[in-house]
Amino acid sequence: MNFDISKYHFKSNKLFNDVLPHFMNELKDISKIVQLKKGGELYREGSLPKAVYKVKKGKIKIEQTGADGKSRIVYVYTVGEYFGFRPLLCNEKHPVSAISLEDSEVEAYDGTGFLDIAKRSSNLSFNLVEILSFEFNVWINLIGSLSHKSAKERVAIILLILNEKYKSNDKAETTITMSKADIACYSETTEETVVRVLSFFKEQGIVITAARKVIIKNKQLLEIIAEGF
Amino acid sequence: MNFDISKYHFKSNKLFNDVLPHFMNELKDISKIVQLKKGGELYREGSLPKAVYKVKKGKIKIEQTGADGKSRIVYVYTVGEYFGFRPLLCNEKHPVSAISLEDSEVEAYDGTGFLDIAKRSSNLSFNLVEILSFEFNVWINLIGSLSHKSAKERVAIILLILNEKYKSNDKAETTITMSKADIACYSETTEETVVRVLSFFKEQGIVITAARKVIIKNKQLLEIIAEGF
DNA sequence: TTTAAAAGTTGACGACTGTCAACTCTTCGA
DNA sequence: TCGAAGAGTTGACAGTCGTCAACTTTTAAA
Repeated sequence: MNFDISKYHFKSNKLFNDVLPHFMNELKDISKIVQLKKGGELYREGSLPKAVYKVKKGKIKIEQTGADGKSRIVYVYTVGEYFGFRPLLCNEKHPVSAISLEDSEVEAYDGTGFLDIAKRSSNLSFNLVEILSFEFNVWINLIGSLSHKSAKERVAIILLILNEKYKSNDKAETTITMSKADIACYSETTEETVVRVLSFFKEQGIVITAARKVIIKNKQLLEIIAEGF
Repeated sequence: MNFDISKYHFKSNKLFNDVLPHFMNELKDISKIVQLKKGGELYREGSLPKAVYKVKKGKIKIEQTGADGKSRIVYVYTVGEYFGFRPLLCNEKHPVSAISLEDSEVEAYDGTGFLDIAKRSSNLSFNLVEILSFEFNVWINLIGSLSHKSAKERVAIILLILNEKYKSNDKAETTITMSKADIACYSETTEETVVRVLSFFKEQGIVITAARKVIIKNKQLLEIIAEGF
C-alpha cells in the first residue's frame, strides 16, 4: 500500500457544485470579503459561529488548545477551500480557532443566511452531507497515521501534507513556509524535536532548510519514512 | 472547566427524528435484523458500505487497523445508536471495521434504499447534516483529550467514556465488561500498561477489577485524573 | 541602523511507556 | 473433568522524546 495523499485532504471545494444560479446569487448577496494579516484571528475556540468561509488568498490554520494549554494544528486551509460550517450546522460553539498563517483574504458568507439557503437548496444540502462524511474519513486516516508513530514519521507525514498545500504549479520544488513551532503543533511533537528531525532529514538530503522555509528535495524518501520503514 | 462527558458521545439516535410517516414506512420495508455473536464482524475495513445500521441489542466496536498492524478502537456503539452511514454517503470504502463486543442484534437498512429516501426526505437530510457535523466535534474533542496525555490519563478518559456506554439505570455502579486488550486499543496504549494503570487505580480505590470486568467506584477521582491533575 | 523580541538551535538528562519474556489464571470445548 | 488456548499479570530493560537551560540567529519595529 503506497502513501496516498488524497486520503489526507478535504474536498470542501465542491461545496457549491451544481447549486442553482438563483441560490448562488443569494449566496453572493450575503458574502463579504475579510482581510487578515499574518497571525490574524478569524474566529476563536469557544465562540459562536457566525459565518461560512472560503479562502481567496493565503492560508488559514485551524488550531485547538488543549486543557494543558498546548495547542495542536488540526488542519490548514488553502485557496479554494470552504470551512467553518460544521459548528454552524449543528449549532455548537467553535471547537477550534482559525488563524491566518500569512496575509490572507477570506470570503465570509453570513451564517444565518447560509443555513436558510442550505435548507432550501437540496443540492447544497447534499453537498454538505457528502463533504462532511468525507471529512470524517480524512480524520480517521490522519489519526490512524499519526498515532503509534515516532516523531520522525509524524513529521514526515505532516511535511507531505504541507507539500500539497504549498506546492505551486510553476515550480518543481515546494517551499513550505511555516514556523518550527507550527510544524511541531501539527505533527504533535515539540519544537526541539522538529529541529532535530529536520536536521536529520537535511543530512539525508531529503530537505533543505533555510530561515523559516523547508524545501522538500526527496519526496519519495519522505513517503517511505512516513510509512515507517 | 469540568469534565463534560457529553462532548464525547455522538447524537446519532436522532437520525430519524421528525421524518415523515410514509418515509418511516419505506425505511421499515428496506430493513432487516442481523444477529451477531460476540466477536462477529458486521463489516470489514476496506469493504464497500452496504447498509446503515442501528444497534438493537449489545455493543459494536469500531476498529481501525494501522499500517503497522496495530488496531485502535475508534468508537463503541450501544443500543439506539445508528452508524455506518458516513462512507455510504460519500461513496467511499469503510475506513474501519465493525465488530460485536458481545452477542448483539443490529437492524440493517439497505444502503441504496436509504440514500434514495435521504435524498427525498429533507428532514432526514438535515438530520444527517446535523449528526455528521456534531460527530466531527466529538472527534476533535476526543483527539484533543487523548493527545499529549499520559497513559494513565488516557485510560481514565476511556473508562469514563465506557462508563456511559455500560451504565444501567437500575444500578448505581457501572460494570464495564471489556478485555484489557480492547481497553488498550481504545486508550492508545498496550495491554501491559492498561494492567499497570488499572492496578494503580485499584490501589487508590478508584476501581475494582475482577475477571474481565471493571467496576468504577470513584468516578469523580477518575475525572480529576482524566483532566491531568 | 540599532536593538529588543521572537524564533531557532543544541546539549544534557530522565521519565514514561513499549517490548520481551516468563509466568499464572480463566475459559471453554472435547 | 481435563487440557489447551487465550487472557491477564509481573518484572526487567532500553529507546524515544519531552523538558529545561543556555545560546545563536532572525525579524521587525523604533
